[in-house]
Amino acid sequence: MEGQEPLPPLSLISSPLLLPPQNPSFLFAPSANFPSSSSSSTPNTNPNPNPNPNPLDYPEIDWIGLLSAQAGGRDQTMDTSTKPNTILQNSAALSANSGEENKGNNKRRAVGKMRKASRPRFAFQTRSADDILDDGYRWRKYGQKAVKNSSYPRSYYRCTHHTCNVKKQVQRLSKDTSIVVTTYEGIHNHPCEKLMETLTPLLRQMQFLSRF
DNA sequence: CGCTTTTGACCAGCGC
DNA sequence: GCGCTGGTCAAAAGCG
Repeated sequence: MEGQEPLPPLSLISSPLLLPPQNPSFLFAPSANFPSSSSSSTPNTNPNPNPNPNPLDYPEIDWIGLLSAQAGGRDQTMDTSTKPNTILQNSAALSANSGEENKGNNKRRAVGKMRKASRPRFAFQTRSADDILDDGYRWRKYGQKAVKNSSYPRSYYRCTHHTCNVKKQVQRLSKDTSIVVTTYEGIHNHPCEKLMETLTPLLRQMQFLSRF
């Protein structure tokens, strides 16, 4: 049936709320390019041919799922490559504007099993030559799938922390291969190792100085 | 040797 | 019920 329920529109949320809680490394995100694991050796010199990409141009991405405003619109999409802290489009608008190409694709997924997960999801568009973005956490790849309407596969990762069940999906857009969409699902229940490594000596120093 | 990646198989949800 | 699709599993291979 075509009757995809229009989801309540996302309200504009101030940028701090867009940052996943307990994920301080995301503080790095709203700049030109997300720090990449190997970007130091391969600097990203990509121009910006499409400064404001339209999600409708990328039917292979599960925008509906990402943007579903279930439980007060906790799922957000952020374009870290161009307009940090900017919500690209809400799902209601997507369902109204869906073209022939992605109609059949999204309608199934809109009510599919992916929706049953009520965990918060955050999607980031990143203009990067590298698929894997160094967000400070350790991830183990557990799957890769070819995605319809996309010439690039989607990779599935899980946080390696034994008590943490956070997942992320990484996919490169077929229409703009310089853009990588990273979708985080869930919230880390442990501190970011890399961040703690960086902050611990700093905190010690601050504690020491605060005694005077 | 332990951890990660790869990749085919399997499963569940959906439309027809 | 069947086929399509996305998500996950798990064995094997790869790597440091």
